[in-house]
Amino acid sequence: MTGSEIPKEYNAAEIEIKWMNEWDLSMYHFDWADKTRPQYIIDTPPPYPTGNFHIGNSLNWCYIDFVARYKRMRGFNVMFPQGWDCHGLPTEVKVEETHHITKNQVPRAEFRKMCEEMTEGNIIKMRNTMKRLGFSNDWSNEFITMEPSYYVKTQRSFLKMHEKNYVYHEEHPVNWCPRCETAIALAEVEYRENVTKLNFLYFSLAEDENEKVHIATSRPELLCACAAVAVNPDDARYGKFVGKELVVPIFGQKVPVIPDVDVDAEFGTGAVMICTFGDKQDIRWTKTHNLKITKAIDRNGKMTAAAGKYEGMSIPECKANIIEDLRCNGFLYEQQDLDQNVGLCWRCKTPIEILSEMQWFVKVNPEEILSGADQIEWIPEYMKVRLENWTSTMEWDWCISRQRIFATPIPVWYCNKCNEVLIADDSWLPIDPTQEKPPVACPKCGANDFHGETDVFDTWMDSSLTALHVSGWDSDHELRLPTQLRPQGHDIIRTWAFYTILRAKAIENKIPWDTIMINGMVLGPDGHKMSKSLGNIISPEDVLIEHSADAFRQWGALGGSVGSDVMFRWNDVVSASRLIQKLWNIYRFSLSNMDGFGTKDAASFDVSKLKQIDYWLLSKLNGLIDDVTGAMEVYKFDDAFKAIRVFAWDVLADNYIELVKGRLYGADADGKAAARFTLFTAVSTLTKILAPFTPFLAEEMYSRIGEGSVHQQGWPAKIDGLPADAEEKGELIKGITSAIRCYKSDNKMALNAPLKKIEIYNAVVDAADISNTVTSPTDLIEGAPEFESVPVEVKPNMGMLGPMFRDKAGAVIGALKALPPKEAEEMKAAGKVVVTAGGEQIELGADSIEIKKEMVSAGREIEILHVDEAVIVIVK
RNA sequence: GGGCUCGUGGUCUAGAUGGUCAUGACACCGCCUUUACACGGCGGAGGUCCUGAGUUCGAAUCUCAGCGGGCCCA
Repeated sequence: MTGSEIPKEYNAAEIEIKWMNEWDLSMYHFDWADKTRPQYIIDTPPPYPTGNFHIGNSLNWCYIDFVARYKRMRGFNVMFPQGWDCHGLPTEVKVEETHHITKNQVPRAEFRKMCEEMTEGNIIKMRNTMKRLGFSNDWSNEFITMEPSYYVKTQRSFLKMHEKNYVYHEEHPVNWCPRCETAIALAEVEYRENVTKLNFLYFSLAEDENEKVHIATSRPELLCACAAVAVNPDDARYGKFVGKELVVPIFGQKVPVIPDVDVDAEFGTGAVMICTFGDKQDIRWTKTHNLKITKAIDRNGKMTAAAGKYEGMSIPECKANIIEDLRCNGFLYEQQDLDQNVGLCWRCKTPIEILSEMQWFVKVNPEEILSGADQIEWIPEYMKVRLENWTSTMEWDWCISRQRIFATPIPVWYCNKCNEVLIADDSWLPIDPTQEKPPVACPKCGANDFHGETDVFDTWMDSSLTALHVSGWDSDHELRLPTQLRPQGHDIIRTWAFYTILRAKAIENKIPWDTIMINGMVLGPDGHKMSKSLGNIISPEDVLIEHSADAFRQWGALGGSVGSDVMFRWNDVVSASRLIQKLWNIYRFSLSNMDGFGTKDAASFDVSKLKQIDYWLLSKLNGLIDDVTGAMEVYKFDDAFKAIRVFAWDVLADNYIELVKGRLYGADADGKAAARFTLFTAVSTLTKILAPFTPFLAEEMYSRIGEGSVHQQGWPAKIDGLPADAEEKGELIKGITSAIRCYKSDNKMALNAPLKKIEIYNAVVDAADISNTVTSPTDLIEGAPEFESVPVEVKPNMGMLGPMFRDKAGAVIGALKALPPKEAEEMKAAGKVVVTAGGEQIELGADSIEIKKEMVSAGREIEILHVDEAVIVIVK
């Protein structure tokens, strides 16, 4: 191979697209039949198919890909599956926008179809980005949660959990948008500052209507749903009322006065009416005090029959009427302005209500989840605390029903005759109860008249099943749980990680993964979270257009340690691109000097024929293999890649190649062969060790030096038979060369300007490589030079003196530093250092100090440099 | 308000188990076009290690408090 065949410029765009099209991706497939290699299954978290594989996903996928490629090279049977978590509100909203409809205007099945079509298009776009970024996904194990083949498992898992008594059906408060007629998640509630009226009312005591309690409320329209009045137990004003009953104005129901420490005695009158449900605090009180639930508002935001004569009114209408009636009847005695934070639907800005609805729940067993979390390795470790805190403060069980359409149907029917709940039989799955009737009669009353459950599963029910799915649960394959790795962001520990552990424990009583690797968030170049409003969003495509996938991936590796938030910096990508070009130049130089030397020649090469600096380079290379391997084992991709960068640029390019050029260009056949072997070994090792990080560059490099794909090669092995002093000698050669270069720079000389002569004393090293590199005749002279050596500084040994003298150490160190250097040297030579500190004479051993010495040139036209024990004389 | 996390030259960052001159990258300045590379090489300048107190002979490193940023959750 000659240099002329290798282009000077590394054309990343061209080369990356070439390999993307040429690669046979089946080389990344997991082999279910293989019993020899250990399995390494990754529970890839399926992204939501927005159509846009964003930079946060990309960082996460970089981490996964580094691990997947590394593990393959280490001989594991790796599965890096790709899934798509399709169901959810954002797609429903997008479909409504695109088709200018609301979901209730079209049949459910039709709306679902629209959502599916949009999702399919989005998945195609995202797949393309992923392939372009060089991720080594196993596409034979792709899963799409909206497909019956996947959601049948969600439904089956529901049946399994029901059998095991994890599932129940109960009335429960939900955030409800009366306009959209759906429950919405807490995350979908937006808050706005608002001013409302705080109304001061009289409630009279049931046993004595002349005795009044003053109540302040902002929600008088909920009077009909008032279930109790709460006061602070320490509030002296109300102590006498506790345990007695009050009569609610207008509606006349009797409600108890109850004590509760959560009541703020300072707010309003200090007496609070608890209703179904004015706010979240009402939910807590209703639950803790087991209060009666009265539904005053229906799903359309209208007052129910419970509101008596106000039935059918909208909430604001009812509020105005009730206030008027309270005033007329003398119940209202004052109104004040009140600042409040009102919860709005994020889509239509309608104030949300808290309604009580029948919902399906999954029991949360904190002990089970915590013990599961303990058996999992957390990377980084401190992330486990987040799960523990969340788990131990869970107030409620997991509500798995949602009032949506594009989601996995809950396979349940209700008998119209007797209200019996009929849960689907396993053999009927997959099934949509809104589209199909059950094939049996009601087991309780024998009727054949059902209505299907219109609520659907929370999307987490699909996505918390991935660990089971990818490890072969409910398939023809044997179950391979636990999987080895779950990579995911720290923002979803409380949801995704939590639910997945819960499900694996509930269904198979196993942990889902051996290890969970948590990635941080990607911040914009300004250090803030990327957002449309800040305008700091950068997409992977932006980076691909200007640079390359390999450069982007380096940013992923170097941006920060796993778990920490990573800023996107163009700088990192620019410097990554430069490294790629630098690596290419190293590669180009090396191959152009090989003259046919290749893998076979390297295999039969006699290592004992190498020169000192060759040994040094190979020893450094061994160190690199150790460092990168060690870092990869603990998911420190930044450390791993930094080590590669330092080796390639600093060690190999700036030092070894410069030192070895003389031999490569020279006539000495042995020296040349040694250099070729060393260079070839370094380049081929670099190619393999780069493969997990920069798969395109590595493949391009490997294509000229090896057979097949670099991504099917084994991880590089260390070179045996290096002398023990390899690094020491090499460092000295490097140090001497560097000192001479530094001398030239200080004296404003060109780097290649020849010096008359260089003499190296007191260093047994190869002078030939040095001589070539500094372009000057160089003599190696045994022993010390005949110049006067002058001690110039005393350096006390802190590590030894500190513990020895403790509080007196400061004085001793000071006294040692103050010694005349010449005197100190004599004492050290005699093996005994005596010093006076704090009026006391102290005797120390020779190792208590180091003496720094310099040579003086004694009038000759020379310059003297010091590198460790070696002395370099430059003759001008 | 709670939990977790971070705070090191202009910017970003390394710095387990406390020890002599605090790492590197980018930017900056000077010199150098030497047959891999000027997207390069060599050299240089630049730091109250957030603040305060404490532990210690000695703290960027350990403890406490405060200030400030980030994420998640109320």
